[in-house]
Amino acid sequence: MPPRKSITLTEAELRLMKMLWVRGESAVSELVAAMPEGEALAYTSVLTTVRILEQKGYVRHRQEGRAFLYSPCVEEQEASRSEVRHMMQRFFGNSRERLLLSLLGDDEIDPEELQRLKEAIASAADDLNPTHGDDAAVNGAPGGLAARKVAL
Amino acid sequence: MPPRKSITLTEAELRLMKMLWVRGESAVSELVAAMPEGEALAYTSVLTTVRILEQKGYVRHRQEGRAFLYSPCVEEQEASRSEVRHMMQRFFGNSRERLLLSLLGDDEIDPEELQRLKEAIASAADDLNPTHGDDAAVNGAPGGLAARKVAL
DNA sequence: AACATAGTATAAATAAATTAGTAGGATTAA
DNA sequence: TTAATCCTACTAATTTATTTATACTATGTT
Repeated sequence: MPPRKSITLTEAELRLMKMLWVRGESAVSELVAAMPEGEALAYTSVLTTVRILEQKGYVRHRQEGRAFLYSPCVEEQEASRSEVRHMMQRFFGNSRERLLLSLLGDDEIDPEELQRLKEAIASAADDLNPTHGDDAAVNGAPGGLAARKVAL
Repeated sequence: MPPRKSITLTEAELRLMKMLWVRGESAVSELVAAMPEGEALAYTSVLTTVRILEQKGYVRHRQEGRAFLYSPCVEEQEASRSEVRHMMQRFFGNSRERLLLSLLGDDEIDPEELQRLKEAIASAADDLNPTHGDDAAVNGAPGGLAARKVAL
């Protein structure tokens, strides 16, 4: 059985999403023009990828004159969280705690940063209001994203 | 330019690595036999993947009689951390703090778990001894893994 | 109206990822 | 010694991911 279609963002897809998150609604030609120096892409390359993103539910488009304007319909924060959940499943038995401890236990972390993280956690934990939905709390796979799209 | 060879663990690769982390040194036939019910694989399929893993530096082999015995040469913890670093680069501008806040800010988290996480962080932060190497602190890409291989 | 221009749609080419079939070599069994 | 068995090596088929060329369509210009 060959590889399944990726549910998360691939490299080319993420590159485009980052541009859309920064620029907001954009025509394909604008995305092409906004490509960073040295990694220019053909118009049709961008078009193909942005259409895949639309199939995946990450962007939508509306017509303005004869051009399509694409805009993200999944926020960067939500896409990032989907990605975190995905890797939490793959590598940490779906345990936030294990992921978190791995993050803090990294050898390459220096003491000052660790201190900053502790402070950030302390203040963040207070701000977070525990209003959470009761549906589909465990998955985090494609369903997690789809369910969220409705909520947006 | 077509997709670049993946530096992180693909699905089939991770599946095998998990078995090797649990079982330790194993012959290909043993891995085939140990495959979970319903996702059996042909001998050659496992062989191909484990050879890719060897190319990537995740496993090594020695000869025992006429069979090759494969054993992991990257620990699960280290592979997981490489993966975390990779996604930290892709989605969080290489900032541990941003990843951590995203993790704690997830809507689907419930108050009790948040409390558990805070406690885990508090105790973990004390235990972590700040003895960190001074080399290659920023990368986390393929180099991060390669550099670690030497240290193991 | 003829022509250039700008945009989308379709098709295709390349490489990676996954799975497996077949061939060949060595060891064991009859 | 011949046959069966077990293992690796090579080859291949399929799908996804990435990129682009070509064709087609509509708008605007001369």
